[in-house]
Amino acid sequence: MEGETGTNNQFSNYSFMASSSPCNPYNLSSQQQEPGLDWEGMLFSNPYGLVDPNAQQGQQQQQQQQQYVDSLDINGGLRNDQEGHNSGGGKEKKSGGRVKKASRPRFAFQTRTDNDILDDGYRWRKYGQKAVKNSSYPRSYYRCTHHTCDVKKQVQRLSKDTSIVVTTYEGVHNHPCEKLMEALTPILKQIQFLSRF
DNA sequence: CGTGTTTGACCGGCGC
DNA sequence: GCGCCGGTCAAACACG
Repeated sequence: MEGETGTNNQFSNYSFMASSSPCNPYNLSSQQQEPGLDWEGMLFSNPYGLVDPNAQQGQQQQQQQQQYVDSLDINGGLRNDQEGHNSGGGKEKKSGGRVKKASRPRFAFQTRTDNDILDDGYRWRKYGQKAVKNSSYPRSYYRCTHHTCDVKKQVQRLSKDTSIVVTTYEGVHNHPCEKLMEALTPILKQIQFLSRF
């Protein structure tokens, strides 16, 4: 919580980057996002432009976004401990042996939007909501509903600028985007058909 | 009835 | 050791 001014500075930086990134699937500088799919974003193997810290190829903006996630608290909340935070409460799941995960890629971005829920093509199930300190808005916790997928995301509206929603993704989907596949299937079939000649 | 949300309780990490 | 706080669980609930 110390150094709030620093936080503010970086936040404003980030805001600029997020809204100007050409590859950010959520490049939503204005209210209306495409209700349907974001093709440009989803056609990447990494639908969110998640930044692998080890990857060199990432664009500058993405790297900076990742830095932001690593180094900042979002309203005093999001910490990036080196274990990637496996902790978190929850009853006896510890004994069940929830394996410590290596640090997972995290990616946060801001969108200027009225609705908190972004249609990113994946299905999410909300599993928690908490009021966080220094913020008048609660933080919502979502998990990908796909059985084998353990991707999570946090959504929180900024108290300083209520038109901005901060979304933090943790992990990478290990399955194709359902909506994308749904949309692509007829096209792929046609391609297969045509390629026989 | 299946799926997703709400919400209070619980847990672990961290600072003091 | 204690209290605060963020993250998660899971029962109850809502909705199609």
